[in-house]
Amino acid sequence: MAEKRLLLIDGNSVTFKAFFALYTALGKFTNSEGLHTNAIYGFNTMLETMLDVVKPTHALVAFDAGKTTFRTKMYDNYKGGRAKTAPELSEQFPYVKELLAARGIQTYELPDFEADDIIGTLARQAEEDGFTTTIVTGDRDLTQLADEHTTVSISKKGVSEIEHYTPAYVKEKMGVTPEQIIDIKGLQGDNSDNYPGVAGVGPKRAVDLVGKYGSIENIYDHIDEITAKKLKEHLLEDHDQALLAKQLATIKRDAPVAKRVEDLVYTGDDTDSLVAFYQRMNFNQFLSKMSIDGEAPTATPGLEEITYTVLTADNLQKLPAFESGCEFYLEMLADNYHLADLAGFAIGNEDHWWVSRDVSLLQQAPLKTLLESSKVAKQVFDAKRTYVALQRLGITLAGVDFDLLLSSYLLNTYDNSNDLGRVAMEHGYHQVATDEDVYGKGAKEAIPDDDDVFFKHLARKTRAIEQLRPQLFKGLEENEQTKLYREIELPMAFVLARMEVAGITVQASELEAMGSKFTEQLAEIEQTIYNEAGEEFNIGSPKQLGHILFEKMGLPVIKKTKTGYSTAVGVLEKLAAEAPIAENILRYRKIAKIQSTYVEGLLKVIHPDDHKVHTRYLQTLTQTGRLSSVDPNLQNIPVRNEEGRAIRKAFVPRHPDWEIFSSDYSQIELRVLAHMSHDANMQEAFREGQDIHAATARRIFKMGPDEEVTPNIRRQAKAVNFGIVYGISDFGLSQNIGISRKQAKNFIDTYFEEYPGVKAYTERMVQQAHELGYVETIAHRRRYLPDINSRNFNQRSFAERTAMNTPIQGSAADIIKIAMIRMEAALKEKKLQATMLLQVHDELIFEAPAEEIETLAKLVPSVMDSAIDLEIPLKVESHYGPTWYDAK
DNA sequence: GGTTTGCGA
DNA sequence: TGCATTCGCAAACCA
Repeated sequence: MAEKRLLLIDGNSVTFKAFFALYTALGKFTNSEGLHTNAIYGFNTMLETMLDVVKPTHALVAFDAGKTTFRTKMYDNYKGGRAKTAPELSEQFPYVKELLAARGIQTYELPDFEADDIIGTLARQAEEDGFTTTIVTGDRDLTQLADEHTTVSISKKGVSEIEHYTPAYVKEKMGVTPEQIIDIKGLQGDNSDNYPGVAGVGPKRAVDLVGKYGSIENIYDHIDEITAKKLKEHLLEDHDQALLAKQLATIKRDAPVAKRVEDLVYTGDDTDSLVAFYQRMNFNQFLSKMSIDGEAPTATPGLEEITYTVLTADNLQKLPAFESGCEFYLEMLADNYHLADLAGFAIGNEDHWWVSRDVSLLQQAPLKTLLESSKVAKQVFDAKRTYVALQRLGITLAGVDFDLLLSSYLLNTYDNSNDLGRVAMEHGYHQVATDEDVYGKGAKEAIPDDDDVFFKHLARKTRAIEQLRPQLFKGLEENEQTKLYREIELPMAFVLARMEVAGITVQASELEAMGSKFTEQLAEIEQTIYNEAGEEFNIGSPKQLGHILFEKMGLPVIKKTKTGYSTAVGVLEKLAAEAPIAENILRYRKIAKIQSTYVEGLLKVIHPDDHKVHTRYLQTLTQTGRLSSVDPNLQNIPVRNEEGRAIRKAFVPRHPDWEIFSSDYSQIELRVLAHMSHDANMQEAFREGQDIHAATARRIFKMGPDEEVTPNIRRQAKAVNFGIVYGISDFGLSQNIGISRKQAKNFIDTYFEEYPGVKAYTERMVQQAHELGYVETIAHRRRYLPDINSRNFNQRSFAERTAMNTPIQGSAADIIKIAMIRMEAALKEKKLQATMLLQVHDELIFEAPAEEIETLAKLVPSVMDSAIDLEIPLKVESHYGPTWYDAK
């Protein structure tokens, strides 16, 4: 007869463990319905492992039936004083049971008994019936059930780590046999189940006593042999308690369980239900695992069929006119759409899809006409990416109405994956695979050679765009974000696209000259450092540097990192006073940074044909609504120190006699704060055109009208202003400006007294985040803050700071976006040659013929400061010169 | 791939 | 008690 293997799982205990093991990731584990899924996910991870290891023929998951059991009848306070189960956890239990049903595993609960007792009873039956049994739980107490044919597997801190208790292992680990565990608990009691044992007996003494006498009963039979006076007293005193505790700890082996082991046959996964369940939970990992394990013909299981027509030069003319609009998707593997190979495309609507690998078809009628027509509404995924890529084919995309990526991001900034399949899933749509599933990842990533696989994927993507459009538009409407989408973000995509395509000219020769100078300097400093250290080492390695400074040279350790000594700027500056090597390392670092990141980094990305760099602005990435810039990042070109700033000399206009023109908002975030908070005092300072940091200094330092605001005082006030915007703590502020924590607290308190509207604003935002779960900018950009109710202090505090900061930073982002859209229109309307090239958060950079500078100097600030009507004026400053360096 | 460092608003 | 100012990108090192 084949071996019979039984898997018994303590459902409550394992779900609990899984929940807390993945607690820090709670925010990441929510499905599109808002359900938390971390415990379900963790449970399934454990289950996969156990199914793999045990290969059960029979299985059951036992749950607790309710709070009251025969144990609470024996002892009122059993499991008393436990904190209420978090709602994020309780909501998951029904789904764990649903999961188990789909996996072909029975569940069972029994009124008045705990899951333990069900397991104990069935394990005994199984023993009699000749099963090999594996029990899975997070609770060590169950190790009392370990015997020759029964192993107890305890999931440790994570759910993936599992410890297997055989009787021998119990003995080794706990010092007693499995049967004696109840005696240990009788003596020791159980804090978490809230019952006492014998006073003064902890784990060590309990093991000693049980080891010597075998059981509680035998201890009392030989009580006179116990010489330790106090111990004997306690034992006698708590005799009843010890017996009760032992009883409580004893798992029932004869509970009235209505199941027979033979009936617990493990039937295996019900593929359809399991696929549907995984889809609903957004468990993509498990889904793709199924497709590998199973024999499903498509890459992802559960996909509906789709048909398509391959477009060729011959049937091109038969394409419909798509008067009511169409979906369009252009495929590229690489991120960088300025350079990526165009792999193919799909177009169509209403379940008629045309596909091809040959993108040159797009350059012919009727496709080109269609794409360029503003009359034909196009629905896409990532309008900017599509626009730039088409531009490379000489096609200027127009008429985009729906952008799945962009609208998804506006609805929830977390739903911003560049993978269409992933985004679709976030919205509960599962009829399209992810790119990773179809194209693979890492070195194996490739467009499939198999036409059918590739074309079906393209068609499904295009269909997903069509299917999701009504739902996302409805969402935008409900969130009052239609205007944000139509008037800001969608037009912004095309403005950015044109800026990216325009690019900015960078003079390689200038960078190369700087580079050779830096190389020389670095070699020189390097030698000095080696001399000071007495040996050669890698200065760029924090590990080696730490060894030299703090071990070899014995300098004082100021700060530590997770992995060793910190050698950050602040630390080295403190060391500089006593060790000249620190000064040299600082200088080395500064130059090495400029050299590697900016000189060499920029040289790598200058386009050989047009001598320009073409960044990509990520429009759907940040949580606040700001843009970010990559490949290269043009939003962090040095400016604060002179050596770094020199990099900007390489950024020049595309024609020799043109200029670089730049305008930036002055104090935009504080102005937004003054507006949103309606704070009278802060508004007054801005209306009167005061220096806001000086004005703040006067207030928080209670200075008289004639007292002079020194640079140092102003610097401190400036730090407080920034701190307020970022939601600072007294500790943070004290660190930042080198004052005591008490002083810092004083500053903040005074600040809030002087600007009471600001105080009320911060409280209002935190309050709103608690009530609604999100905060908003002026243009209704929304950021959800799931951690705002976290019991974890850090997470909650972070969410609270974010609640204050996001509306400010995000509204500033709204404003400059509006300005950019109007700016492009104004340049066109005035028929200027000037071109908008860059955005650096509060600054716009243009190139223009010298003769247009005068016009720009009026036009740009006027467009920027009128972008929005605030309770206080916006202020814009402009500069220009032959290079970006000179536009200051 | 994670950590440390440093550049910007 | 803890922890300790927001949003980003890129390079080098190291496992």
